[in-house]
Formats: sequence, structure tokens, C-alpha cells
Amino acid sequence: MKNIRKRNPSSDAAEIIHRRYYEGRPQRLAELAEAEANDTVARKIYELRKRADLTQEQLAKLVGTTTSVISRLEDADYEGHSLAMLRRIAKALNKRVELRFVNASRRTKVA
Amino acid sequence: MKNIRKRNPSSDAAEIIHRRYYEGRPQRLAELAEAEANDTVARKIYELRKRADLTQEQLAKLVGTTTSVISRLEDADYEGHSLAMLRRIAKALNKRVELRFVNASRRTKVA
DNA sequence: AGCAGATTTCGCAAAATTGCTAAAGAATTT
DNA sequence: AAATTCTTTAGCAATTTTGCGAAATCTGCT
Repeated sequence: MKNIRKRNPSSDAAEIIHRRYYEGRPQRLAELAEAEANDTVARKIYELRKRADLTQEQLAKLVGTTTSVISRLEDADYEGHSLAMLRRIAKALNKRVELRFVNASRRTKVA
Repeated sequence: MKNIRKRNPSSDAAEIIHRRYYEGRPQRLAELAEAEANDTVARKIYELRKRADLTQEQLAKLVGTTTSVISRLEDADYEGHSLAMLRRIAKALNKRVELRFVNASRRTKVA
């Protein structure tokens, strides 16, 4: 996951937050579900991978691609995700992609 | 929206259901929100367009493309949707795309 | 500082999606 | 049933995404 402004510090905000709040604290992980709804796709993938405790290389292998591809997908600036790729990632992590069209302004809360 | 088995009858299941249950019956429309969560992307787009009471041509114009593209996106067999296109459609209809990775088996209910 | 692991970036080829036109097929209206 | 509107299909070009390897950058550890 690449930070927006800084060049290439894997010590970016998301990484810091992850370490501080989630690493080794199972109860915190539950909170992620809520926060995720407002996140970018790139960050969702990043969080998903972190929660599964995988390196990009490990996820890449599961998905059937390379680390450079995973890195690109986790790049906040990248906008070119395909549903097909998102599904491949989901499948690799025993998830499934759920998609909805919701009214532009309102944010729907999830049960 | 193309049916899976029949060749090209726009009198396919979805179309029939639409006419029978939704056309001119506002209260029925609410039920769509629930059903949609389990639908394919293709059908979501179709339902979205129908609820907006638009022809493929009208939607195409709003999105900035042609009817053939819309038709393809509504084809149940088509799997090549990109997030970018889904967002263009959402934007045209004053919606936004919400995406989640959920556990493979369970279906999350929406508020 | 040095080392090993992890992530990012670059460049180009391959594959997939979109853009578009025209024509055929189907549904609706008159 | 003829006319009109709507949708699907086909083909190909243009654009975009993916695939992939190698080098560069960054992190954590000793």
C-alpha cells in the first residue's frame, strides 16, 4: 500500500495504525469491519491481506500472480481494479465480493 | 439483460418479473434492495436502470457510451466488469459503488 | 553497518475490456 | 401487421489491465 504523498515509506499511516492497534490484538480486528466500509478498494485489499497475516508474496502465490501486481492493487492511486481480480483475491482468502449500488450521499451501516 | 438459456427473448424471467411486480408499484420497489444483494452484477445494473426508468440508450448517454456496451454489461454471461465502469454507471444514476469482502459462505443482511 | 525479508517501481508483452458502427432480433404501439 | 422503439449481436480498433522479471527502496534485526 503506497502512501499518497510520501514517496515510499512503508511506515505510512495505514502501516502505523495497523501495528499500533491491530497486531496481535484479536479484539481490535473486529472494529475493522466497520471502518472498511468507508475505505478505498486498495486499502481493503491491504487490510484483508494483513488480517490474513500474509506477505504480498504469499498472497500473490495464492492468487496466482506476483508481488508487483499485489503492490499495484494496494496502491491508493491505482484505480484500475477489475471485478475479476477482486474475486480472485477474495477467493484466495476464502471471501467473496459483495457489491452494491447505494445512494450517492448516504452511507449504509452494516449489521 | 440476456437470459442464460434462451437466446434473445427480452421476455426473459427478469423482464417478466419486473413487469409483473414492479412496474408502477412503488411499494414493491423497496423489496428490490433486499433481493439485490444476492444478484449478479449484470442484474444489478439491469434493475438499477429499470428503476430509473431508463432505456439502454438513455443510460448509455448518461454514462457516455453506447447501447451495445450497456447490453453487454447486463448480459448474465458477461463477467468482465471493471470497477471503473461500475462507478461510471453509479455516478450517472447518482449512486455510488460499495464494495466489501465478506466471508465466503455467509450472506450479510443489510440495514 | 550489514543482511535478509518485504514492498515498490519500471518497462514491456499479453490478455481483457471498452468504444463504436451497423445490422438483426424482439417488444410495444398504433 | 406495420411502424416504431428497444435490445442484442458481431467485428474490429483503441484503451486498459494483467503478467512478469529485475532493480531499487525500505524495514527489521543482529
